[in-house]
Amino acid sequence: MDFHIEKAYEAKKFEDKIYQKWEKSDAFTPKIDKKKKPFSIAMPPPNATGVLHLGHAIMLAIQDIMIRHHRMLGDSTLWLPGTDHAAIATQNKVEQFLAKKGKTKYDLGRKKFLQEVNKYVKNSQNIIRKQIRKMGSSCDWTRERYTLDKGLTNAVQEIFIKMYNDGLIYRGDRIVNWCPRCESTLANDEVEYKDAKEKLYWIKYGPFTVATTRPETMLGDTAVAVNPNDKRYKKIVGNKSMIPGPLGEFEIRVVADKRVDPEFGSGAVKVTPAHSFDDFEIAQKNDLPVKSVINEKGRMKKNCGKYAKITTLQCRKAVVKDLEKLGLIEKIEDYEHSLSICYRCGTPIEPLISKQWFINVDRTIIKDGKKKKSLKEKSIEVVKNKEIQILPSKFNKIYFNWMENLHDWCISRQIWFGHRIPAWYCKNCDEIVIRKEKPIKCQRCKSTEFKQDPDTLDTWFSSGLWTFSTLGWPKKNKDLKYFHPTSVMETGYDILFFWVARMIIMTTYALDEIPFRTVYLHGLIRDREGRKMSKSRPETCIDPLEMIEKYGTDAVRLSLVIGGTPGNDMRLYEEKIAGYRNFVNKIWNAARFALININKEDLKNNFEQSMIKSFADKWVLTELQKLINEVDRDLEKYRFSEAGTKIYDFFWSKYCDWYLEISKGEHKNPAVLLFVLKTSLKLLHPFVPFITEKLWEFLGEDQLLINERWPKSDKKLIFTEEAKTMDLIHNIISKIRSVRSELRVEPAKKIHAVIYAGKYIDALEQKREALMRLARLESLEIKDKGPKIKKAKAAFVDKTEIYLPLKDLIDLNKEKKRLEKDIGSKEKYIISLESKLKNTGFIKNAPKEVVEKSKTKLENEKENLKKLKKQITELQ
RNA sequence: GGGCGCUUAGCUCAGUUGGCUAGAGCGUCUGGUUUACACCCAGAAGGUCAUAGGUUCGAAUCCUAUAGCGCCCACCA
Repeated sequence: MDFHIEKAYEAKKFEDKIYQKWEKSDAFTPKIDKKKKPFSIAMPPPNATGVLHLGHAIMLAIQDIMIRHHRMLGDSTLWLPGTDHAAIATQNKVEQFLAKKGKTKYDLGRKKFLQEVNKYVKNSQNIIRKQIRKMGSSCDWTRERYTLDKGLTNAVQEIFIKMYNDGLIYRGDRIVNWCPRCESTLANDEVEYKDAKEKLYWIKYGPFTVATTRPETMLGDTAVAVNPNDKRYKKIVGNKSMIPGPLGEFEIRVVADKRVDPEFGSGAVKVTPAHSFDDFEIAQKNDLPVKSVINEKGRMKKNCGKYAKITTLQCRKAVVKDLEKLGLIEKIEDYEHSLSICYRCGTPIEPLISKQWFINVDRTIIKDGKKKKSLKEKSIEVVKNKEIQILPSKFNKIYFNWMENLHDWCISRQIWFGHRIPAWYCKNCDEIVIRKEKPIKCQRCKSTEFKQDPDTLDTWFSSGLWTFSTLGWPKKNKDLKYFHPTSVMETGYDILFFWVARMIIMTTYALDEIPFRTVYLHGLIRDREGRKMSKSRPETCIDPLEMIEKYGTDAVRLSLVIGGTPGNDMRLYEEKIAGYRNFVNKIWNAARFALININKEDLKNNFEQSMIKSFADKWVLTELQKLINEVDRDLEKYRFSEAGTKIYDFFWSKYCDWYLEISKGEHKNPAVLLFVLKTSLKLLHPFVPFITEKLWEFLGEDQLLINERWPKSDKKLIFTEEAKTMDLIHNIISKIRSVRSELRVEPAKKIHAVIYAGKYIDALEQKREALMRLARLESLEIKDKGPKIKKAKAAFVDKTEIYLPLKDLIDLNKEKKRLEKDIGSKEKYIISLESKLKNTGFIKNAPKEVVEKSKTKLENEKENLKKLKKQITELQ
């Protein structure tokens, strides 16, 4: 055909234009159609900060594969995109910007500060939208949502009120993880740990010696705890005792708690209820007074006398100094332990008592049949009874373990950016009113003055509603009814608890429905050495956008999908991406070849059974049907890497290396060439959407590939016998090539060959041209059988014998060694096969096909061994 | 401390229900201007499937133990 396409595929030239075409065509926007099956994914919303990284790239690649596949299957397919306001992360970013200008959020005030944040968010949302498009993501932009938009905010308030009314949300004084830098609470799982070298101070503590890493908390001590079985202290448990301290004597009580290890130090622990989780629990159990000495900024409170207002660290030094003066320090040791830090800013956590909002996960309230269940129980149940399937399944246990140990969830955050808590306090009588808008009149005191709770909600509270709030809830609209529960939740295993678990909790409660049927967890992308990519080592970081620029999106997508298995981390490096760029280029060139070899009429013709001609045609069609079957199975079971590898292998090693090569000779068949190419493009499309769409256009199609139907494996296109014959021909060609190479025959030199083909004589005759061309033969004799040919190199493929009269070229010694090696390994193999077949257990228990296969294999090998042995005698 | 996982070619990794002489890509080596593609083609070398036992007719695959590596959770005052 007459046309011009560049030799090398240049992704950059086409990708953006192709994406625009898709978007304009409405291909991304599904129609609600009751005759169709719905398939939906709620895209994990990227934070409204920063830029696209590899974590986003892998999730977009995997999800887009599922989405495109299902769209092509004819399902009504929705992929709903959006962004997350990511409260603390975003607020921190903006605070950093302000800090550069020497300002703090307090300089601006709440209202202005939030305006700044929103400006920043708008900007980065635009960047993210562009980048999601860059990845080729076929998501429905008409349904895009934002966790802080009107509808979602309404959903958040609605749920809060419902939970409050059900007694699942309460407000109380609890010990919380407090970040003094963010000046906010953190949920338990927002706390990270790092190893730190600190000091352990041994303090003379009245009748005890106690060890602590935090002497400054001594100012808030109200008890000493000992192990209940510790004989030394049994008598004094319950007593009060006066302890000398830097601010004079103070009173403590002696309590017993089994958590205390009698072996450690003197077996006594000082108890600071207001600033330690364990101590708080001990205090609650024993009804101890709680003395708070550290404030929200990480500084000592007024009640600390001369230490007031200084930071905890300053206070630690001062207290130690004073204790030393008093002779109360017994010793100071180096001590390594894990320090809890804020997951956002790395500041050490300060546990303290604070009035916060909590979700009660243990209260049994959800009616499930006759029984009442807690949020926790319900969330465990839906996974236990397989309503929700988690992949890979090893995460089931991890999920259960986490859920079972879940404590009440602190949902209030003392930051400005986020959903305001819909709680109002009467300025006059402190009455609490829970409602969306400001109340008009206090029911109790008739006051009209209210102030709203200043706090905002944990960002995961709103993302926990993501699958249904984005579909319009609390309105019961068509989208929600049709697309919920969503089909798959695909995300990284690192946010299984943060997010996935919370969606299960919130959705089963709000809708009495699961949020998704399958959870697919991908691994993290690591650098070449298997380390986490981190900004502190920029040389190991791969920027997906830079890679897209260099190698194209299709290559980047393949490199993220192939070679990875669910739940396992994957290493990524540039050469890998370059390798897949090569494959993308191969697709391009295969299409070029096809286009050169077919004419316009061929393009118009539909493929029909009558167009199938040669063995090669039947072989490639058979292989294609096998491929479709396997890919279907793999995709159904979420084995994306396997599916991708198989298509890659078919296309390169079978279609290009064999079928295209054969097509260069007299067996050219444009109909099959084109049909297989088109079907391959369809199979490839979910993986490499851009190049396949572009080539689809070149092939004269006026409809977009994205909307084509997924290929179905067709029994009429499977020719088992002919395919086997073709495999034999391939093997013969490979054998001759291999012999040539071993014997150092120059590639350009054409040689003679004789083949005794037995029953395959006709088949080989039909493929004579291909055989001669691909094996580079000058002449070829094909007979059913004949005498051994002397002075020739012999080779055997199945039951055919190949003779290459090359006597002059053969180095007799080398050839002898080769033959001996060959004979050796054959003999070993034959022995292993024989002993297997003599084994009655094997004959009895193994499936018939396995036994049969072994038998024929043995027969063939025995025969070939005989031939090899003859060869070696003839050499001498 | 509790839980989970990994160990397969020089490197990165597949290996589905236990069943062909364990595969791929990269790298290495030997050659190559063939009707698309050097981002290519042909060929080759390279493995004690971490180790030791066990179950089985048969184990990379299942079980037990050991070693090394990694992750998660809880937390030690």
